[in-house]
Amino acid sequence: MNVQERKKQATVERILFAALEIFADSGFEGARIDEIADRAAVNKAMIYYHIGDKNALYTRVLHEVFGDTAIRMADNVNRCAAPVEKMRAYIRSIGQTLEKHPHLPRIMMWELASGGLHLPEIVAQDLASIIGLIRSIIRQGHRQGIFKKLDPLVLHLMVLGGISFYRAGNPVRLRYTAQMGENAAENGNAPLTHLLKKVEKIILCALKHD
Amino acid sequence: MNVQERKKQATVERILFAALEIFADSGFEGARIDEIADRAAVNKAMIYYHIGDKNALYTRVLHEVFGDTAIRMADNVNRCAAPVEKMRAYIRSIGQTLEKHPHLPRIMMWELASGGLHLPEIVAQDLASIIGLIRSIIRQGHRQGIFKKLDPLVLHLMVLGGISFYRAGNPVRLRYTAQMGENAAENGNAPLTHLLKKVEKIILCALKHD
Amino acid sequence: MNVQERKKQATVERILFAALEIFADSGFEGARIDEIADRAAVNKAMIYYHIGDKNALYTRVLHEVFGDTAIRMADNVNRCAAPVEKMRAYIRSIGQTLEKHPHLPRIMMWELASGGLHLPEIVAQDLASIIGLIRSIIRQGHRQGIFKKLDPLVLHLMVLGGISFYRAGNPVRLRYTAQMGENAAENGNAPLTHLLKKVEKIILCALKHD
Amino acid sequence: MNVQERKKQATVERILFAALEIFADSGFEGARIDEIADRAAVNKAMIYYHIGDKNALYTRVLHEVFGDTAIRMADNVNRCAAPVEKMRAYIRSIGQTLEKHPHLPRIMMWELASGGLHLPEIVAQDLASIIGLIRSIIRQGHRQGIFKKLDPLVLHLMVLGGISFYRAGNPVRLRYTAQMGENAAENGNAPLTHLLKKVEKIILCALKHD
DNA sequence: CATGAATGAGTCTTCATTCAT
DNA sequence: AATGAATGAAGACTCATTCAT
Repeated sequence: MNVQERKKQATVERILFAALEIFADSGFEGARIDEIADRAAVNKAMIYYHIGDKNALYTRVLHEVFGDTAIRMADNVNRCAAPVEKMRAYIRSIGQTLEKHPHLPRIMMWELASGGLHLPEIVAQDLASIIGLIRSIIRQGHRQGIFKKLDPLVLHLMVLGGISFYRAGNPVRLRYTAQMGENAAENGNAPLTHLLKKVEKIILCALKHD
Repeated sequence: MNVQERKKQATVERILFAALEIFADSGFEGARIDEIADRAAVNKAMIYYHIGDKNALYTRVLHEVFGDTAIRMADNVNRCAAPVEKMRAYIRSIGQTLEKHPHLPRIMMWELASGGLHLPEIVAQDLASIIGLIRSIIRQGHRQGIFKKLDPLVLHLMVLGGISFYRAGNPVRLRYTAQMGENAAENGNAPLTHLLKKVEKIILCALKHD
Repeated sequence: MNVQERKKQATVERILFAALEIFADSGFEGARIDEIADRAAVNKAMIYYHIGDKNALYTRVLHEVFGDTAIRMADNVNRCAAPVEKMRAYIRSIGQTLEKHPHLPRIMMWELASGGLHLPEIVAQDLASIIGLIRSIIRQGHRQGIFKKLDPLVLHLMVLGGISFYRAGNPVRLRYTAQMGENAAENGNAPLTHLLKKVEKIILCALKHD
Repeated sequence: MNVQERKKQATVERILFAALEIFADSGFEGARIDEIADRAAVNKAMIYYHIGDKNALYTRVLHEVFGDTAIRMADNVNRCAAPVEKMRAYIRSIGQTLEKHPHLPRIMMWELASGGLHLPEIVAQDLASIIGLIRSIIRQGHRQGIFKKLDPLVLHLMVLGGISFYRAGNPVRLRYTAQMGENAAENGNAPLTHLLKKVEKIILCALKHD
């Protein structure tokens, strides 16, 4: 019995991972159920049996990624007390998330590009909770007289959008190294931590009172 | 003959505009040739006759949108002398571009999401020249002791990514107003200039020496 | 063992009854093995284990339903002496059968519609014996100078077909009450006995000499 | 232009005829779009292009048959004055219809068997108008003191059901000639007119006052 | 006996693309 | 240049049937 259970779980996990990759690569419309099944080494019908149709699969995949992210970010942020530390924790959490879910930026871009056409409500809640987090950080810092009062949504989207564009743009930059100037390629290959430090610096410079 | 020529040009323009709208809304895979033809009030076969297949159409649309952006930005920036002013001009140029090409952010996001699969070389050059622009602004400001030395690519992508995420995310935020908190909707409806001022403030705070 | 035997029999009966209902509702092609298993509260594989594939199940169901009909009709008819009484007994037997097997008319219609594709030979014999019965009634009545000489097959099929169409058509009439005229619905709800009396009257009027 | 028009019409007609045959043979669920396309010697997609999905095709086919029937029956009946003649015209109209649309009885049986699951409203109206016809005949005959007052719906369904069962049952009877007795086969092969005369006789005997 | 997972061959439907006129 | 018909290759989803436990 436990054997069956484990086998089932393995199957489901293989499906979800394959789906994640392919949704990230091709978006919802571009993804092919057949390809997902192939990559998961699973009969196509098993996807329908275990999970449901393409929409259900998409929902499940997104929630798996964004739900986990929202929880971990809240954890990391709340472990700190001072607003500056919280802000750092927030940005590093994004880094940690990208480390664990390297497909996340592109998934998010597909979704945003489509205007959230396929965005399931649970995932919208996940995203909302993340924005709530940064809003509370800024508010706290402001009350303590440490932070200027900047729009948290804009700040958040600059961080997230910047990082996403940076990472998602990597293949493009690599392909067009020549046109982009040496720096571009050099930066593109730099490890994630460098990028995050730069972003952190920019954000904290912008936030802190002189 | 001239009448025919003009008629043909009008047809092509209608096709391109319809395609732009639909590619922006639905992406490459999601777009339907039939729908484009319908919206352009043109027979489907005419698209193939005048322009070519779906890929050719998409590439053409991309080039049409990104083409004149680089030139206008360089113009606007070079009209100013001081680095701070140049930086402001740069950000406002982005705003101006979005005003003129409201479909640009989503087109860009589809493209980035797909890894720049359809990005034509000319467009890549356009984008590269924009980065060169901001790099030179920062360098100048740094030499004058006004700016810190921040990575121009990161800065650029935070601006562009932030604005794109903000605008592209509008429909999503509107749909999920409840979960996102009142502020989200309120901001979402704000005109572009408000957003740009916020971004400008953040960027200049980050750049300027204390 | 005896417990097991009884359990098995109960399982088979549940399967057969569920199958009967669903085949009657949906026909052979429309029926879903999954649904039958669900309704029988039985694992799908059990159907294959106990009975066989979809065809076997269908044939078995058909035989189950049509099997005892012929015997009972002969019994009822032979209990009467006079041809008119026999005829009445015959029509009432049909009513009795429908009372006991309310799914019979639709099963028969599916079968006839498909050209008797799945009709097992035993069932064909059952049906043939019924026709033999009515033939002998008419012959007897004719010899006694009571009945006209009408084609027994036609008469039989008018009775059976009429009743089947009437009953099978009930849901349709109910749905389209408006178009059918008030009478349709009113009649549609009438109990079986009313219908049988009407048929009986029509048939005897047609048969009896003036 | 007229060539194209004619070609299109031919295509549509081939599709509709093939569909009629296959729906009659196999019912809605059993019919295969592929087979219909094959038999119509038409690309599958043309069915969707010209007509629509399976439901639309079914609706179109049924309406083509039943609509035509309803109109012709009304015509034939109204051409007569006396109720008895009208009744005869009505029954012969059924014959005429079966001659022209030999697939009708089985189509109707599939539909009735399914409880009108796929019955489109237009077709329901067609059927209702036929029942209205016979109702008015009987009412007229009754007012003139010629007919007994019998339930028109029952009468109609006995006629239609009888004929349908008779014809639909033909293949079954042919297959099981031995069990059915010689008469069955003999009758089964008899031309339609014989059957209709028998039905007519039965119905008029039942209706007319002594 | 019983169960849930697995399979493969369909089945409907769509869509980019081409052809004939 | 323009149109409407035609095509073929997928695409998502289903379902009868079997397997492993």
